[in-house]
Amino acid sequence: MDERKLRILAAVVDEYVRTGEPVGSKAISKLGHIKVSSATIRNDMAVLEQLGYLEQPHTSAGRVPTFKGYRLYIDELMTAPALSDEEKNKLDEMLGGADTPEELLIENAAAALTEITQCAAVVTNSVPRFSVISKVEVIPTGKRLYVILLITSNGSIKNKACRLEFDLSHEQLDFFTHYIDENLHGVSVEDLSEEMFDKMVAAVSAYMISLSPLVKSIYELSEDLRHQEMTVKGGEKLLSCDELDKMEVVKFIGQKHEITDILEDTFSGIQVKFGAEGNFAIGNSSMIVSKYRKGGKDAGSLGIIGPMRVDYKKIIPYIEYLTQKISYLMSENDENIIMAENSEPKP
Amino acid sequence: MDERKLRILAAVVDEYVRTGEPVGSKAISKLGHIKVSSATIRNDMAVLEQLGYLEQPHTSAGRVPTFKGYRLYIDELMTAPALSDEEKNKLDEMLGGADTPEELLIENAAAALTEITQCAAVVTNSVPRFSVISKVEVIPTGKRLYVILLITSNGSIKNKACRLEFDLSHEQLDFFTHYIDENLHGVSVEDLSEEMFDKMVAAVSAYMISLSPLVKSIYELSEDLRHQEMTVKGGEKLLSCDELDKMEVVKFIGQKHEITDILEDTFSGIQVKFGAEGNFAIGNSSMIVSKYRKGGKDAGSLGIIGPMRVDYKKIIPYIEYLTQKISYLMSENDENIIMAENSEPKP
DNA sequence: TATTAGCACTCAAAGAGTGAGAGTGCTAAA
DNA sequence: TTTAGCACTCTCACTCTTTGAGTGCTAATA
Repeated sequence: MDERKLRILAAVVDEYVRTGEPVGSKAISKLGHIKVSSATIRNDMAVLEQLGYLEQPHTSAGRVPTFKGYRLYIDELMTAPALSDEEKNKLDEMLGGADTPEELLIENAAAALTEITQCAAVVTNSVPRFSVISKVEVIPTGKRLYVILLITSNGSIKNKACRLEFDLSHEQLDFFTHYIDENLHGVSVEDLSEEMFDKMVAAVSAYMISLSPLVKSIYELSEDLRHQEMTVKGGEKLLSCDELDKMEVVKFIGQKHEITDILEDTFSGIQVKFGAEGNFAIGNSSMIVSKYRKGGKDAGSLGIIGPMRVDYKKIIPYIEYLTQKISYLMSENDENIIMAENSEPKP
Repeated sequence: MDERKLRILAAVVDEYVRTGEPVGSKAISKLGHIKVSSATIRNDMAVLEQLGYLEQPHTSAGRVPTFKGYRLYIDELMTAPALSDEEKNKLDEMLGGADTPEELLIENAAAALTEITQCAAVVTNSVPRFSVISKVEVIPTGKRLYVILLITSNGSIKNKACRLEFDLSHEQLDFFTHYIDENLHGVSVEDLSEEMFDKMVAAVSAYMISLSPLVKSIYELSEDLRHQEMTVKGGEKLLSCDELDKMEVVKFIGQKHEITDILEDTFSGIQVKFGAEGNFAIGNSSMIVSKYRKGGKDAGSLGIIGPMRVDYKKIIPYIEYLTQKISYLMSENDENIIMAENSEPKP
């Protein structure tokens, strides 16, 4: 596999990404930066096709990269230009500063990606999993009606209403809050288990049977935090891509997505997976994701889904920058929160 | 306009809804329940076309109802069968019981409608507007970090994090919570105004300047409640309707929708509006909505958007039943909450 | 007078044939 | 090893034709 062939492959990908039309040998030679005749290019392209990097929609059409071709291009051939300061500033602005709650940070990043790339953004909600419970409050709000508030160290707040059989006295509520705090404060969300809650239900019921629905509600809230899911934002952008099957797209964005292996992968750089490889159910698409980290640990993933014919050169630097920036911001936030935990303002 | 013509119109609508193809005179006569020859039907259909109830896609095709035709059909000709007990039970189950929070009730109704009708559901979020503020809490959760919790009488809970310049002492927090409670408890969400908050900011700042961001956050939360919007759920269902323009649909479901005149209309039964009449921007579509009430007052709307060729006979009873049930459930909830407000469990 | 049968007419959709154009693969020469 | 040349293939856009459904009109009928 000589260097010229690689350059031809790169040129085919670039041209195809630019125009969306199958590219022929003549088109490549006209580009000027490969100084051999179209016939030579033709021969090389035939070889590239045999090797599985290119394919022809039909005999007399130009060539289109296969996903193997894209893969080689992305891993070896492409040189992505660095973002300009202007672009970085724009991203910083869209993302929000260090005091942005983490969930919002991710949401903003997704919004930025959909706007810039005109593709769908994918994000995982796995951050809360790596946080600890910093507060559980039970607030009476009506007859036999209580709101449970669960706050974690990463700043996410969940609430849920809970109706009891009887009203609680001040003392009962105090007992309960105290008990819960003792058992849950500082516990990592990841470590929460059903058994743990079962024990708590038992303990609490011994004191007063009608408290157990509260524990159950807290459990349900905590499940929200533990629940891992990949969410797709701006999926409608994919509908204007005519290389994607509309039905597949609609089905895909309507589904709930369990975190796939892709996003669980230990490798931490940019990852590109193709629908064609069987990773997910949109035939002609590719998913470009990268992980962000928090306090030295993987915390979640972020990226886009678009057509396979997507401007990798342009998009990858954006995703890289965003995940780096998010990692940085989250680790900063983290410090604040750790400090805060050592000095609770209210005893 | 004799009775036979009306029956023919009804038959055309029914057939067109069933098959999706323009319906010809022969097809009608074959149905059997209009006992004249196709030639007679042909003549009548020509009259119906002149009157604007039917139209021909092209000369040698059958006829299709115009929106004027649909209107007449819906208002005068259609006889919608009542729901079976089985169907009612299914809806009840999907909706949830009397202790379901109102927002969830609406969400469930929307989900039920999309599932049953395979159309997009539309709902308004206007319920919270008609509720009063029942509780505002400020909860310290970290260094200079506070969570504000806003609870309304209809059971909706909003929270927001707020970072201050300094930490608050116990007394300061008490002062603030007390002050806010005095000023906001029992105030109708509709009556909240920016001026009100401006005054509160002024008063609070006099005590301690750094409290004002808290007031501001509460204001932002209250805006969430007051903000009226029509939301579309399951919009992707419309993409599989080939009579709708995909671009229009995508645009429509991507937009934020201010509450339209349709939903503000004083009339309280089922309402059907057509995109073709200029009410909203999906050409060949119709919106079927009905209002639900709470404690005797209109509280919001609920319905579907689908192709004009939609099974009105089937869908309208569903929407009617849901809005009635929701009105009933909300009024029941309301009683509980009013009772609860007169006897706060925690002093 | 209202209804019906019959027939010519219209039009869209589907199919068949055609030419242009783009691109290829192969061969032979440089 | 590269290139020029050429025959070949296949799609796309276009046109022409056929088919069939459905109409409108007219004249006969109840």
